[in-house]
Amino acid sequence: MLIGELADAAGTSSPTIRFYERRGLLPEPARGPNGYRFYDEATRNRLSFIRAAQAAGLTLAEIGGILDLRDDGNVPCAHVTALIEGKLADLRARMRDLAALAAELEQLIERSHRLSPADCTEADVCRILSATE
Amino acid sequence: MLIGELADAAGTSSPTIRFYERRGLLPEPARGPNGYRFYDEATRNRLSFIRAAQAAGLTLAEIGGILDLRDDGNVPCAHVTALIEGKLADLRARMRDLAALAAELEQLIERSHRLSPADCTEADVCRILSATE
DNA sequence: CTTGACCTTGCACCACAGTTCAGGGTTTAC
DNA sequence: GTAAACCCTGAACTGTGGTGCAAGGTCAAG
Repeated sequence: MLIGELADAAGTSSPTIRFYERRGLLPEPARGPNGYRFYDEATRNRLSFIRAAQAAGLTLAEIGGILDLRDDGNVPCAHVTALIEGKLADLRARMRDLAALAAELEQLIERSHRLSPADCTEADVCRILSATE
Repeated sequence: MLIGELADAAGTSSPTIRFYERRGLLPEPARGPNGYRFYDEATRNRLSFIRAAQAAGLTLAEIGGILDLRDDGNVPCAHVTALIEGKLADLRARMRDLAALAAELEQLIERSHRLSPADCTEADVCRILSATE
């Protein structure tokens, strides 16, 4: 199929497919006599793998690593599992950070109710944010 | 004080201060006869406000909005409170998204324990990520 | 024969918050 | 007098995942 058909089939766009090709995520496809790229089903599978992996939070670089393993004839299961476990750890850390920030923001909102605009002095930009309690 | 001294005092760097100036977050400072920037305490306060606001998750554009209000002689309290409330809502939404993704990743990890590498077929890149259950 | 829809290439651009570099001038200490 | 440490400007680069544009080639329908 042509690049546009592949894009429609995979729910992406032609420029994105060319971008993946430049990135090394997709192999150089066969070409017709007019220079048009021509794809088979294997590439469609590869594309849907990429989308699934992105949905799991993997970066294109990490996805490329998995694909390279696969292309070298290895079974990437262990690598994939390790990556996902790493992502999960990152995620939990980020959730902790966000929770801490949310708690801070709640404090700031609470403070904003206690402070009256009259407390704003010339010296400060905004007491809500910069007051040292 | 000179830009490097201000940077040290505020816990940032000289290029960052110049960058803020170009961005309009800091006013153009006085200059010595050699062209060196010269700062007073007010700029130090402004810088520490910027850092506090960044710690609250505000972008430089939002911080610039607050500073502009202040520079026009307004009291930005209400604006700041609205901004913070918006950030808190964003934060909660992001935390929900992350929690959903974490749940998905846990499922993937669980699946990776059920799947054996032998299940990897040629057709797929990796059954852990792309299996349609 | 022309119009429209597709394809090709390469390059520039988006947000975000800076950092780094190149190519100079100045000031301070020894 | 010279070396280190500071300052100046403007421009390019960082990472992430693409998107958009210009300028052209190709193919099918009417």
